[in-house]
Amino acid sequence: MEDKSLPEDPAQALDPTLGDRMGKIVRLTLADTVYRDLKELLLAGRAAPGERFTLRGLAAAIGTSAMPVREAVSRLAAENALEVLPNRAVRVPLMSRARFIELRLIRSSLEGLAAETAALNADASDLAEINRCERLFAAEREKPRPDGAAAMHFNKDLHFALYRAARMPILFGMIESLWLQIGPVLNLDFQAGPERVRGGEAHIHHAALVEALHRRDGPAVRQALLADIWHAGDFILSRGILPD
Amino acid sequence: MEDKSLPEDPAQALDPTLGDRMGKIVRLTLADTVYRDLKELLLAGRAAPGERFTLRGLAAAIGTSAMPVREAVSRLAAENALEVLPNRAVRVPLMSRARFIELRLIRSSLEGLAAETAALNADASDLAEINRCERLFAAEREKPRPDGAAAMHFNKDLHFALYRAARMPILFGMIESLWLQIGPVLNLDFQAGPERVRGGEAHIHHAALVEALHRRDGPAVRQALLADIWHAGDFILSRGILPD
DNA sequence: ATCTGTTATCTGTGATCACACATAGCAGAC
DNA sequence: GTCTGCTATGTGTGATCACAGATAACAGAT
Repeated sequence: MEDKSLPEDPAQALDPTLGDRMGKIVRLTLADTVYRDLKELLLAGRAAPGERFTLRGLAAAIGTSAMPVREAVSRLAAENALEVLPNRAVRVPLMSRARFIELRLIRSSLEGLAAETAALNADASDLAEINRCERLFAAEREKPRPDGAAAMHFNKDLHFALYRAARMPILFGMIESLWLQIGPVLNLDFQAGPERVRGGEAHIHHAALVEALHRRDGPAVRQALLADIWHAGDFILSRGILPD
Repeated sequence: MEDKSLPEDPAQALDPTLGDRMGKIVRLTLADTVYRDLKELLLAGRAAPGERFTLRGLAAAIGTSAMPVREAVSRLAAENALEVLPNRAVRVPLMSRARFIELRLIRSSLEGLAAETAALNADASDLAEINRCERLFAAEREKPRPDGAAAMHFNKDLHFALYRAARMPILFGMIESLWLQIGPVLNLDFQAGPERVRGGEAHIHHAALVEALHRRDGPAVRQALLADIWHAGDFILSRGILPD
């Protein structure tokens, strides 16, 4: 029987220090750029659910041909971040109550796992970054006129710093994909105005999370995160703006 | 303030029964076909980790131009089912031990959720289908010369019938994406020969799972599934064929 | 014989074009 | 005024081409 071992990565350079000494050239394609831009658009909640896109329109907006846009859009569609209708039209997916509730359940499972793992694997710099985001969010809330968009941004940074600390790259990508899907409705959330930030209890869960993280108490970190996810979801559901 | 409600789906046909009486025309593009074919290739484990593909090669094999292949490949790359190297070459991702272990953790979380939910939502036809798959797998194992590939197929059908019963479409898609990633190594698993099917304890976990499912005992279903996933993972890890 | 620099071929990327389908706008009939 | 059918425009899909970078084969030097 022939060798069953899996193929190895290609051989490295002769001088191993050489690669470290000069920054690698990252050639990124136009499709990558468009992909990243659209991703940012969705994550920041600057695209409303149901909004339609045309390939030529996007291409013109970015200043390229339709080709890179096609590739970027099909990638996003594969992640459920965009939707291609049977008519072949492409739009930001609608968010029904059922879909939102399912996403919240999946997020609890995956982000809970990431949070608990982060409690084990976070190093000093991870903790510092998480602390920084937590303080920024809390500070924004304390302001006389809190900026909803800014708070939402700090909230996202806090969550992703936590998930990054778990050092599970595949899991991180999957969570990012989930946030891509809820991005368009988070938009509606902070449009609710400053009282959302002021009145919410997110800062309480954040504080509990950070505290448990420093104690390296995985289950407690997970618990605090789940409370955060669940409460934010309840707020959106209670607003009654999701169809179905 | 303007209307905050989300856009609705387009209006339906005037005669609501008409749509039901004539099977809808599904126009599927070449890109969809290529996507489905490549997916099947990976899921069935007929592609080895590290194997390289060229767009033109795939296009010639299927009898189309490179264009639909490009779209299919970029979709699969977005799901981590394929990998584009910095050289822009596309290959089946390598499976390191770390990656395998991370995937097993994520699978436990997601498939555990699906299993527990299925216990609540499964209807009679779901149960029947799951029973059928379980019997087929057990029967294959009892044979004097069990067919590893066939057993693996029944195993997959059993798992997916269970996950489908949870009625969580997004979760189902994510699990499918995970299986797409482990498909290439499952191949190596059943290549281990009939003793893998015979000696394994998969049938025990399957039986426990089905039994718990009929009792609608969600936690028990999850527990049986986790045992199945964990044990199969241990077997592959113990073979020592995964690099890193 | 081994290594290095060159050249030829191949591969992915992106632009452009042709085609089929979908949609919207408009005119005519009732 | 409302409905039906046609027409014009727009859109996604897929093929083809040009180009830059990568890979591999090869020749010359040491």
